[in-house]
Amino acid sequence: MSTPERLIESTRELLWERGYVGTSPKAIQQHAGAGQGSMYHHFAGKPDLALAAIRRTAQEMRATADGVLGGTGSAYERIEAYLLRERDVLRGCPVGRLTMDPDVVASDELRAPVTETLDWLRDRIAGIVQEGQERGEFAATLDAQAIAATVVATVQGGYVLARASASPAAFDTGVRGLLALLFAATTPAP
Amino acid sequence: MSTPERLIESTRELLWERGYVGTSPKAIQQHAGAGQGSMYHHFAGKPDLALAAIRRTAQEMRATADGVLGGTGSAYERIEAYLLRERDVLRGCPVGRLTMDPDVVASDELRAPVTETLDWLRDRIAGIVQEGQERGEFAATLDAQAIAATVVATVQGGYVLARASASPAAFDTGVRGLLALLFAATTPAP
DNA sequence: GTCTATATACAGATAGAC
DNA sequence: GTCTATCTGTATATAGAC
Repeated sequence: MSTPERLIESTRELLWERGYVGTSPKAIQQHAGAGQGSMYHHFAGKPDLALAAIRRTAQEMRATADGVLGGTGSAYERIEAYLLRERDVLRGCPVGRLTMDPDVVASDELRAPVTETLDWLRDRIAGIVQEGQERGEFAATLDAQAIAATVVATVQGGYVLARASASPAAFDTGVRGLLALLFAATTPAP
Repeated sequence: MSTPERLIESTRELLWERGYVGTSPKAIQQHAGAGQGSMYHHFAGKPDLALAAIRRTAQEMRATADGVLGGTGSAYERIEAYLLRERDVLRGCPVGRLTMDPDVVASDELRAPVTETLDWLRDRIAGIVQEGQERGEFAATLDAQAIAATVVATVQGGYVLARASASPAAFDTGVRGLLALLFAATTPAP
């Protein structure tokens, strides 16, 4: 891997683990096996490098989610597949965790990929819920956008619960509760 | 307010806003209007002060939640009251945000109040769901612990969505979706 | 209890040699 | 492109005077 590549990948790792505020240029250089001068040759500074890392992480999360949500099956099944997909639960969401980073939230540029990704995810899920409603699978009275927001929030909050208890179980339990509620909102096939 | 009090309160504010990693002793001193020597006279250092602050914040959150959850009304209504209670949504949860702080999670002492508070909250809500089931208000097939985890996760994740979009609307939308699903899981009064 | 002085290390770069 | 030197400021304290 080229040096800029290693720097971006290292930054992604460290941002995920320690956040923007907790990640120093020095730590990035050491993780990437690159020198000081090398890093500043390829990137203008910490914010520039972080932007590249955040954009890539956001892009990757989007692709992963799209892959699962675009699968086959009923609306319920596709949302279920998304909720049950394999996750590194205790590491948290590499995109969502950035919303708790004051310096990321304070910067329009750094926050933009986070905003866009979570907005996209919500809309993507809302589309599936709506599809399910058109097919008579979900009750037509539901607000697709609201259900989608609940789904995304449960995932993001599930990470919080899991990290608080230092165990992935809490994430799974929250997801199980949501799936039970969602299933109860499906209408039996005619 | 006494100097130790001002130091604790300042630390609470800064932990809420910038997290543990992003909060320096110097910033605390300035916010509290206390000198360097003064702070180190009353507290052993940053972790000691943070522990006092986190404990108090956790205690306060518990008291607030208990006040709302212990109100009158049906199980659904009490959970609804908790979900709709006034919140400083864009600031996030002062307890939950600590789970994204690497230094807090790495310390058993600092993490303990976070773990305990979220565990307590989950159990408290599970008790209410179960009560609702015993009264025939909620379907008996639901897993009370799972529903409680979903409720807490939706709130914690709602903060993430709100901060990502820099607007409290996403929090409200997620809560609305959850309430719709919960309501659909109630059985009509006989 | 509070203040000032001092100390070591790290944060986040810039400059210029190679 | 990469390296080393250098720089200013901050992080997180400790020591001792008042």
